[in-house]
Amino acid sequence: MRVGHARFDDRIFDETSCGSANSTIRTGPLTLLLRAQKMIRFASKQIIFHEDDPADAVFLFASGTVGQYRFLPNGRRLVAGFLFPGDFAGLSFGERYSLTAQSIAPTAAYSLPRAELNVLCSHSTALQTDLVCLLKQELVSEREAHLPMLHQAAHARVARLLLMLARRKGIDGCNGEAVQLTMTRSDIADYLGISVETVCRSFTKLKEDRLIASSSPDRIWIKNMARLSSLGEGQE
Amino acid sequence: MRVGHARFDDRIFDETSCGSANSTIRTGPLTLLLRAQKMIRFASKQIIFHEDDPADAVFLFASGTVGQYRFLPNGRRLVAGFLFPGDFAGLSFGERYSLTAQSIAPTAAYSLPRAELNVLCSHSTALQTDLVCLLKQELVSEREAHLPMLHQAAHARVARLLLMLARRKGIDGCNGEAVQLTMTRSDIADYLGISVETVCRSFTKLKEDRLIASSSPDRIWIKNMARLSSLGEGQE
DNA sequence: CGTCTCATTGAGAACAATCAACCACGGTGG
DNA sequence: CCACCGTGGTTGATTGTTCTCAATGAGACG
Repeated sequence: MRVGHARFDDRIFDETSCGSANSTIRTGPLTLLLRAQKMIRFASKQIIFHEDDPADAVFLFASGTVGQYRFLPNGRRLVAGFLFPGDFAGLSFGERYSLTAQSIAPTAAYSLPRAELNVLCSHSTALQTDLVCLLKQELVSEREAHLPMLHQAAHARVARLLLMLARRKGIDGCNGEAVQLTMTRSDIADYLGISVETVCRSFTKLKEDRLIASSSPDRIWIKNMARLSSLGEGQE
Repeated sequence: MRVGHARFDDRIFDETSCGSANSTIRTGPLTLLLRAQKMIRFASKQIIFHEDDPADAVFLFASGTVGQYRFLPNGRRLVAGFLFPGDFAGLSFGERYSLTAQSIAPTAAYSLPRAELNVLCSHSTALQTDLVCLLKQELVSEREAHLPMLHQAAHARVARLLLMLARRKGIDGCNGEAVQLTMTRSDIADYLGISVETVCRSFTKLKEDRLIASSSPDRIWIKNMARLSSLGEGQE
């Protein structure tokens, strides 16, 4: 895969402590707890946990990219979302994982057994409060990500994904930084709910319209943030 | 509107204590706490809380139907979901509501100031655990509701909504009970992310194919649960 | 009895899926 | 070394689906 750079930095991008803003370092009790655990490394395309397996661990990712997905009875794959450094996985599941998590690029993660987390939570109000915050955040970002897409055309969905990725990396489109797409067109299609071909055509269209530029399929420069935003946010 | 029947019963339909199953009475601490609060009644089409207002109360609905929505910049309305007796609202918001809640039918709700809830939570592990459970549930059901729809055709989305409503009412399609649609075609369209016309055509198609029957637009009988399920779940 | 809102249907245009071909690249094995 | 294969990306042609615009019907309500 288009990997090899395994960027491992210590900065952790996530929402602020419990509020809203982005690309800030999270330092809640749960983050600190997880970062004290031992780290596991995954090569690309490895399964981190599998749907229907007992949900016996939670994860905090330190580097790499992870996709969470499941399958429709007809065989179509639904990608629920992508996880980046600073994101948690496993917090919201019940007895069993309801999604499969797979590394898309080489990934490092802190992991904590769920049983331990439960014990710690029952003794620490701070930890439990932090957990509530994280769940709320996850719920909000889930809503922000999926709801609007249900009402948007293909081009707009692609624009929205690019904006999300850019925001995560703190890219505003003014400086020369590129958005690195660690996932394949197929991953993107299964996330956006459109076909691979339509994803391609959308990228081509965005390039033609000079909203973005790219040297290779996985490096995208945002050339016109204003128009890309208004497309992605649903202005048009 | 198609109102006037204001069915007010005391039964509360919701997921089990913290697990998964449906149409069971919830008796968690939070539910009990809310049910001890004073009840507010809303006529149809009243705003219960408004997007961007300070989120200073949580609600447990006892009767009626509520729609939660917000608007895209282009003016399209996104209906995030419908709330029924036994459902909570307001648990997942931060400082401000991120959705507007409006009664679709005459509605009764127990309400508790958020500040009070916070105090109570900080003194009761049971309450906080229950809150975590509810948030997890909300997250799971949000995912179950919206993710697959992103990948489904219009007919399947309508089928999915009918299945969801039937499940909420404990209707399995064998006995003669009808699904009562308290929301308008427009509400449904804005929830499913399709146009009103397509919603109509889907209902017509489902009737032609004898998956459902109806005497009036708001009363639907499920005639072939097997086929409706396989359509809604994404078998085809 | 007009006027609303909501629901339904039709016709045409716009959109996205599918099927099919092709290119670029990175192995791998002869 | 190079032919071969597999994967991922892109583009074209065709088909099917959905949207939009427009008209009409059915009730509710003043």
